[in-house]
Amino acid sequence: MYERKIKEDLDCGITIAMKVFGAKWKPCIIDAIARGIRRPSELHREIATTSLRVIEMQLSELVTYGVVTKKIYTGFPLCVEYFLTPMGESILPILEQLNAWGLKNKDAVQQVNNYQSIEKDALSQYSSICQ
Amino acid sequence: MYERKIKEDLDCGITIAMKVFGAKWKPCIIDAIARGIRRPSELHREIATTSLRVIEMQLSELVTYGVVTKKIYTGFPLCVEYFLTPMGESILPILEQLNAWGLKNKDAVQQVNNYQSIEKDALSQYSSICQ
DNA sequence: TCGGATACCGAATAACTTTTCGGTATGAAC
DNA sequence: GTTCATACCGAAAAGTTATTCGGTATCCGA
Repeated sequence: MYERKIKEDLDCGITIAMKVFGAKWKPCIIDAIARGIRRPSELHREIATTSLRVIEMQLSELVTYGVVTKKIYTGFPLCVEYFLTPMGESILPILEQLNAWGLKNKDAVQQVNNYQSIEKDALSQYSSICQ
Repeated sequence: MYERKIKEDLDCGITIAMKVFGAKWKPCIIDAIARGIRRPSELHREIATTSLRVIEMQLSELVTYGVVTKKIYTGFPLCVEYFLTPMGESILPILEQLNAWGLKNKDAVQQVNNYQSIEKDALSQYSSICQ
């Protein structure tokens, strides 16, 4: 297993939250499971922009943190389902709030991204000089 | 300037939010500014676990996104102050919610971290097998 | 027996972020 | 003129995370 070189501050709530659901695809996966998409292959079809491997890795991390539970059906077809735990459910309103904030500020952020590729000095408007 | 190889989905609110304030020290910095700590050197004293360079870089990013404004005093001593914009203020309740979630689930997460360094199979309790 | 759908995993690589290091500049005070 | 505290920046190194690649295994049905 990979061993961190830089210590994390696991007393800071934000650090803990980011560790549990702050990775690139975890919010998508949590949201999809909440919408009833439960199997890895289904999740992969839903989130086609990343690989199945990535989804599986994130799922297994979410399981270890207790955000989702895994249900294995031994019959045919080979089938596994993931469900949100209460802890997982409690993340949903936070994701919704993050999403709402992002959409509200979407224009400003996209504009900055454009400025950056055109001319950096256009940003100087953001600072003021006082005597 | 660094140019991304992997495209970002700037239509997803969560991605946007994470881009703006999802970096390692940005929540600390935003929170500190909200508490009235405004100058880079003060912020560095407050957040002593990282370097001044890091704080300056994050601050300049926050300025470009419009989260904080920069006020330059040309007199002596050389002095600069950062303030939250309304957009910056609107991040505070989200940070508070993230922090609260993390603290509420702190024990569970810390326990997982301990399990991981002792025995990985202790985690198998999280999945169930069904017929 | 082989192919197809499912699920999973190790390891290497690529991409990205954070940190460190060494430098510039200002104005006051000694 | 040297030193000090402030603020800032470029570039390399170190660290972390995401992605790709190639493999295993199961069970069914053709």
